Amino acid sequence: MIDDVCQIKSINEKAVKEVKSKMLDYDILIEISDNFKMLGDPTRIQILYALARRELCVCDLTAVLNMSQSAISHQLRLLRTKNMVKFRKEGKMVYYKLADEHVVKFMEMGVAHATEKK
Amino acid sequence: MIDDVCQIKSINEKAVKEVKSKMLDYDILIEISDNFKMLGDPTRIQILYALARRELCVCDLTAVLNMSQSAISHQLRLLRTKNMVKFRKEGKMVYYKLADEHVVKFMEMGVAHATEKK
DNA sequence: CAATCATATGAATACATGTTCATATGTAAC
DNA sequence: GTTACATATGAACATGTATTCATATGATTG
Repeated sequence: MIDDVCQIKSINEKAVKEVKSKMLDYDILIEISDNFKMLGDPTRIQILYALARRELCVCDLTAVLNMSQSAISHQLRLLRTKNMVKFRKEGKMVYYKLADEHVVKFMEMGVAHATEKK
Repeated sequence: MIDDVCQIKSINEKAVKEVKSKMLDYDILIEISDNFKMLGDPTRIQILYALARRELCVCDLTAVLNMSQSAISHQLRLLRTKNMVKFRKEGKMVYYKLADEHVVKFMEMGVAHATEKK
């Protein structure tokens, strides 16, 4: 049964049924879009891109991005909650690096696609 | 020269200089994050996921997603401006499909990563 | 233990974004 | 040409989000 959304009468019911039956589960859907959303901000891309080169502490990142410590820390927190970065403490300092190869792959793909398009 | 951002004194200048010199150009940076941002919404993911299966018209999409025609059309417009979908008109109807293999690849990767994580 | 430094975080603010509502455009049917 | 239908779009609204500011936490140094 197709819900009555607006007054459209010419729906291809067969195609819709087929496609609809294979749509993503809600949890997976949210997981996917949340992951992409995390990559959908220039500041976070820069952080991840920098960390893809080497492990860096928060203060290094502020210097690389030329942004406030607070802004960087807030973004790092988001990246942490989405398991995109790992960190270790060393005295006062906290060193961050990419969580795993997936993040690297996503970054590479994004960069490749964006640069190639030129 | 590293800009004086907050009062941090223990910056690893060498590392910062090295990483900073290899950061992304502004245009590329924005291109990358804009592309990911386009994928960072559940509605758009669903639209792209549906179109990955087969070409569909707007009315079919409203039925598949069970959302208003207006909401779908607005999202399709965004996807069009970012060259993620193509369309063709046939009478009153407008049929959409994915623009190219890149979009498919991104989707596959997102799905794979999200499902595997379980 | 007082001062300093590196980092984290809550609150406030400004801006971006997704959906709805109303309406416009364009095509087909009568 | 009038009516109905498929799609597009501007404006309004509500919600999200990125940064700043102020401040807290936690570790080191003198």
